[in-house]
Parts: sequence; C-alpha cells; structure tokens
Amino acid sequence: MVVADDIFKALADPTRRTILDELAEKSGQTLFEICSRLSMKHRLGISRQAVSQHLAVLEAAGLVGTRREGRYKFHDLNTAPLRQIAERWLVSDTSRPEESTP
Amino acid sequence: MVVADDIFKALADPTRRTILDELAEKSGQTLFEICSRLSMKHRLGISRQAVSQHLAVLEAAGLVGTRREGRYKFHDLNTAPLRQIAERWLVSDTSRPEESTP
DNA sequence: AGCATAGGCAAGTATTCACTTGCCTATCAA
DNA sequence: TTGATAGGCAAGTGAATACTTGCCTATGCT
Repeated sequence: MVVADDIFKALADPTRRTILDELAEKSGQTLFEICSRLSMKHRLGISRQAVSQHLAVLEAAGLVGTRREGRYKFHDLNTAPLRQIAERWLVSDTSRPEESTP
Repeated sequence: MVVADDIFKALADPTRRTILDELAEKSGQTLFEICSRLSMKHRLGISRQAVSQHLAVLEAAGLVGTRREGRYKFHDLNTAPLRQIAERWLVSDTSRPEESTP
C-alpha cells in the first residue's frame, strides 16, 4: 500500500521532481524519451538505469502510472497523491491568506 | 536563500513530519516540550539532540520559525512554503476535481 | 554563589540512497 | 534469423544523512 512516506521520499530527490515536470509537460513518455529530455533540456548526465530506478520510485509512490504497448512502456503523471500531502498542515492553519475579505 | 529542495528534503523524514504535526496542534513549543511529546504520544525513542537537529532542518527550510525568550526558545509552524510546492504539478493538471461545473 | 534547567556545538557511527556496471529478456524490422 | 531497440535485474560503490555521545554556554531559581 502507498503511504505518505513513499510520496514524500519520492519528492525528496531533485531529479525525480524534474521527471515529474517533464511528465506534466508531456504525458505518455517512454524511458528513453525521458532520458534524452533530462540530458538535452536539463543537462543532466545520468544513466538510463538511474532514470529507470527513479521512475520505479515514482511509480511505487503512485505519482506515476505506466502502460505497456509492445516493447514500449509509457509513463503518465498522477497528481492524485499530491492533493493530500500539502493539506496535511494547511487544514488546521488560520494564518491562511484570505480569498476576499468583504 | 530557501529553495524548493530544502523544503522537500525537510519533509522527507517521518520524524520531522510528526514534529510539524505537533506544532500544528500546539504552536510555541520548546525543544523539551517537543521531545516529551514525541516520546509520550508517538513512542519515539529519540534523543534531544536528534530533535534539535530536526528542528534546525525545518527552520532552514522556512517551515518553522523560532523566537527566544530568556532561556526558552519557542517554535512555530510556518505553512507559507507549503502552499507553493504541491501546486507545482497541480497547476498544469486538467484532471483536477471540478469545483462546480455550471 | 551554587545548582538545575534549556539549549548549542562537534566529532563519530551506521544506515540509507543515488548511481554505476554488467548482463539478461522481449519486441520489432531487415 | 540476425541485429537493433526498449527495457529489466542485481550486485557494488560512494556520498548523504539520521542519530548518538560527550562536552560546553546561558539563563533562572534558591
């Protein structure tokens, strides 16, 4: 089962957050597509296996969903887990900025 | 300067998240008060120094503010940094649950 | 002054974790 | 069937980090 700890741990790494950024920009990317984007756009010298392991962590946290088609495996961002985590401390907070004070 | 990396790294540890929970429940706690709460309520066998180091990480991330009064140092939760981080991937997301579709 | 309380500093340890290296499987095209 | 592409598995390495231990400073009470 996916718990909050998996989500926070997954978000702790900057490379994984960049991967989420890329998937937010373009969903359904393959491992190799993500690799080349990290290399080209973000100048990240990182091996394919490293990216694969990052994707496994993100998938275990429920932040990324995958679907197989032939020899391709497509990755999609799943923002559902993100909605809960920040609200954990925001709900009981009274110093929140007002929407519009009439 | 406090960057997103500091915030995510700070949130990655379960003990630090518990500390934030405690500060959300009762603000202005001292180091010793937090220590005893972690020990009593959460059964966390952890040293005072460990808690002190966790508080330093949270303070560096801007998630906790402190104020000195005599020999006491009070700690307060600051939720401001939390508002930005989750929205990083939520803003460009169209699968968000609708408020009310007219 | 003397002692207890609240907290800080710094070095050492042990675990976690990101990344690499090497090899293996599966799908598709020629 | 051979080769190329897309991906997976697993052991090993090095760095980051959570935690401890020991000692030190500052404030307040009696």
